[in-house]
Amino acid sequence: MEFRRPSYFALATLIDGPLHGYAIVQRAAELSDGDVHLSTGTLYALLERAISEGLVVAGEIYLEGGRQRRDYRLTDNGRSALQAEADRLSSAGRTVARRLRATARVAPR
Amino acid sequence: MEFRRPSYFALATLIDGPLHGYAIVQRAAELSDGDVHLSTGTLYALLERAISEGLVVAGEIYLEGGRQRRDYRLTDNGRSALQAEADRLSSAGRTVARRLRATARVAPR
DNA sequence: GAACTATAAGTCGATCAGCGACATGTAGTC
DNA sequence: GACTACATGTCGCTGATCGACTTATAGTTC
Repeated sequence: MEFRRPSYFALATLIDGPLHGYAIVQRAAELSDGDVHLSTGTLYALLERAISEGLVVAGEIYLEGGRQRRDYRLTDNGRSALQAEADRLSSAGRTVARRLRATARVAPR
Repeated sequence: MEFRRPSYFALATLIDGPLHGYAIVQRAAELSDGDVHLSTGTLYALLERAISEGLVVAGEIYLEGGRQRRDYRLTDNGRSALQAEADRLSSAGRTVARRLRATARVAPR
């Protein structure tokens, strides 16, 4: 399982519990420190994919304050996939940062 | 500047000094711990892009042991872009890993 | 010497995630 | 009545990646 940044943060918003689509968009922006601005086009396509891969399950549509909502929940598989991806990202970041540091003094340009 | 994994590792191979295309492919696999297998289609398209964005410069074609080669070198801008991306990756990995740890005991599924 | 593997360059068409624009509707504020 | 925020979703375009292909040399194995 491999994620692009928007999908990664979208799924990550579900770690603390189920959320509905609109909330995912807002929370993803927070989590990513303003880096990721999910378009709805991205969101719903991504959720479809995640559902078909068993990473996420969709709840029933319900009404909250006169508005339609549908919650999405992370599965155990989803959690593991996120864990694995978080490890890959950390490792990728660390590896390159280390190389950059190592060559900083030796070859400034 | 934002990178997908293959582009990120391809550029990262140039941190230690210029390399030619074939070497980039091999080194990227190493650096990414076998995660990234650059296809040549990806490689040369990515290099074109990086050159046009001033992240990389291409050297002249030369002969080495009867084989044509062309080296690619990372620019200062390329280095900074990599640095920034490495930071983003580390941060993205850290953020999610922390959330996963925090909820591990509280909500196991 | 024919076949095969490794080294080296590159092109091209298909796929697929993400993006922006659009459509639809409610609740609340100016 | 207009505008903003909340909430759902669809659709067509773009652009990075991928796999297959082409071309060519050097070295090894049968």
